[in-house]
Amino acid sequence: MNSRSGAPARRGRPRSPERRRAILAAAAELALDGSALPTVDAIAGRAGVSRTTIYKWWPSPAAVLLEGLLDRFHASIEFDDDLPVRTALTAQVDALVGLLRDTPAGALLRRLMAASLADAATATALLDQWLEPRRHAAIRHLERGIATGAVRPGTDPALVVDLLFAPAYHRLVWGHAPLDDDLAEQVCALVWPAITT
Amino acid sequence: MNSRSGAPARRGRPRSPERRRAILAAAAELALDGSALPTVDAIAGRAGVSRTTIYKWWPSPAAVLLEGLLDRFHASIEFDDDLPVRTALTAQVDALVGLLRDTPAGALLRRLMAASLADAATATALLDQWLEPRRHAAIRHLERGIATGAVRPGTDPALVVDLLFAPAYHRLVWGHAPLDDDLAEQVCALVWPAITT
Amino acid sequence: MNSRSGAPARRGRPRSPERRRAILAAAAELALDGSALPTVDAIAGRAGVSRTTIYKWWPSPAAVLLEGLLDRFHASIEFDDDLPVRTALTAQVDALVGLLRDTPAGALLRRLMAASLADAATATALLDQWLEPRRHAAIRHLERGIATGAVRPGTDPALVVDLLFAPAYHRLVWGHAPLDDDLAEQVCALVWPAITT
Amino acid sequence: MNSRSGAPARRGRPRSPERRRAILAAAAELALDGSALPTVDAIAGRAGVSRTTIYKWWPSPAAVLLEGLLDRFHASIEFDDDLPVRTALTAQVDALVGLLRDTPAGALLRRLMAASLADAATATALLDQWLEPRRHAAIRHLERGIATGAVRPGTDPALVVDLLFAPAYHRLVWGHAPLDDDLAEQVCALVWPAITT
DNA sequence: GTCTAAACGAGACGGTACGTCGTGTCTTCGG
DNA sequence: CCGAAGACACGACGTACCGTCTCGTTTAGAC
Repeated sequence: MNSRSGAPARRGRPRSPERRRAILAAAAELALDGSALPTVDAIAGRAGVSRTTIYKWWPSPAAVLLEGLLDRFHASIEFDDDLPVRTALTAQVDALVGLLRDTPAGALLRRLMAASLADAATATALLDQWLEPRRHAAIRHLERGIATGAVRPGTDPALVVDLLFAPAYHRLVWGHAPLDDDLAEQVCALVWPAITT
Repeated sequence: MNSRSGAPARRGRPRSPERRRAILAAAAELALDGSALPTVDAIAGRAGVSRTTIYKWWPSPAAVLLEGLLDRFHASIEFDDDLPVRTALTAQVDALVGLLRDTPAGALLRRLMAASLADAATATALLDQWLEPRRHAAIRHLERGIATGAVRPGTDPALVVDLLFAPAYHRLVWGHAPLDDDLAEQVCALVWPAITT
Repeated sequence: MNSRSGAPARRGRPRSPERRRAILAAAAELALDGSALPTVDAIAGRAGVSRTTIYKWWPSPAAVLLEGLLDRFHASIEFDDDLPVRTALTAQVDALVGLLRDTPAGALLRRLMAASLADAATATALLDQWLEPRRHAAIRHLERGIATGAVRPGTDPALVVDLLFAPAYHRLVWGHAPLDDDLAEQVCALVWPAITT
Repeated sequence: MNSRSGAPARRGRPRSPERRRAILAAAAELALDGSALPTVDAIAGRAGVSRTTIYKWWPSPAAVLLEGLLDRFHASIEFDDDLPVRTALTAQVDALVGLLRDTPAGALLRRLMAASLADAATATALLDQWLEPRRHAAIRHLERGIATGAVRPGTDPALVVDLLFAPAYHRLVWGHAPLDDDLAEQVCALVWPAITT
């Protein structure tokens, strides 16, 4: 009656933000000490919340985990358009490598990728909300490079971006080699000769 | 007088090879029309075999799937040492791309990678029996190139190999771009300038 | 305003009494046409209930059966203290014989005794909830008889009660002789001379 | 052609009596430390014999146990016909009480009665080979008593025998009271007045 | 001395039931 | 309307025995 805003006049008890945060935190903690996805039961128990509440707001533990991941690591995408293209791209790859190696994001992504490979909905969400924003930011840098002449015309930006980022994800997934400190720099060095004149 | 061979004088009823094959086939079929790993129950039902028989020989559906994968696609690794290094590597990458795109191996690997990300034993098996043989075959080619002078000294073969193969796996996993026909050729073209003088 | 009773303010969905009854009935029916204890699977199937529901409320099929038995045959214990001791005891034994011969209680008890002989928990439950109440009711009658002089002092009530009831159970278990109509009367007639003056 | 005995000219390897004994012993031992019937697997393992051998000669663990029981306790039935009837019967009941209380026979019988209550074949075997011989020996004593006038005419021997033996089995099965040393004597004392003039 | 049929050992196999865990839904009450 | 508590159906788990089977090996007696 009195809600003057454009919001659709919410009635009844409002959703508790504390519980939301508790659930996201609990899910992340459980995911980190257990190689599989946490169960809804476990998250509810750890967060001190009932199972029903989780089911009401998220379709699966993977969705909870993804929301938590994006909440904590939404940054690490945007970079200054004034930087030289190679510097900007190296910095992006390096930021990713650091994130995967030094923060919980790496482990969380592993769990989420596992869920993605078995569930289409999670796959779509993860692709749209995690990979694509980063891919397109990088592609935009390359297109800028082509426009300014710093990158050779005819270069396929999408392919180059895959070449730059894939090794980091590859090592995260397979674990056959470490995510070295200078991985970003070395990968860029291997690709650059081919895309500059 | 009897069993003269080196075989350790098998006692008891011998294992049925028909059933083994039926199980491998059933697992692969089920994996291909369902995005998640098949259950032991389902495999047993489809293969016309009892659950216990499966548990006796494999620790998990993932292990069944892996054995089936290796059985069917054990080739695709070895290449002629007389070929030029670039030709040989391009052929390897191309064989992988073709395998992932045109055969069930792609879908099977997706399921197995999902299992790997959640289960350490599967991860080890998959790494040791799938990725490492292919990685090392490629690394050997590069080392040959370094030895013959075709590849610049100081090149890190392991890193280069990751650069060559990672894009294919990356696209298989994320599905954000297709496994193009000329992917192998283009990837090699992007890396080659940096490792030749 | 609401729940004024001493009940501890029950929360959550209340237990379904229909299902409880369906389970008890299904277990009894299955026990009666099969010489062994029914399996949890079978009870669940017959009752149209899930296995987990049964496991939640009972530790074993024997416990289900016992609860059903007590539900249906809780009576048959109490008798009028004003009756002469011999009349009262004969009536008790006769009620037992009739129960074992003419109602499902006989068959159910056979199954439960089988379970008792193999499982201590069932044995305790069956002893406490079936035999002991009946034994002590009979013992009380005999003690009354001793007090009033109708039964000879020095008589061991526990032993006499065993003598009175054991033949019925003996024939139920071994099946070597029928539970005759006049078994109770004849047994009492055989014991009475020894405990009266 | 020359086998002169009635035996049907046995050919091939004869059955091993050592193994038979080892199986009987193993079954008895396992039955005594475990409240349920031993499994065929367990017996085979303990006896150092293959499962197949057991299945070849016995239909079930209960049959093994019964054969072992009869082997060890075949005596305890026959008594001197010259003894007074009451003395002879008291001795029989006392022998049973002692057997059930002081030897493994008690525990073995408990297991076998459990099996009997669930399996008709076992029930028949146990009744025919254990209970009936003992019952009839006792009945014969009573009939002798009736013939000689020591027992009152019109007495039902079968019922009296049940009265005498049932309490011992009753206490073995239910465990609600101990198998006292003087149980036999007291039971006979309670029955005797009614069957003598 | 062979020959041979049965006993025996080893182990694969199809079943059935077990008891547990996690899922997702539903029901009831309280804030 | 949010949330807690908990009942419930369902499906898969991995294990334990069951009883049957198919091999190969052993062995006492018949020839």
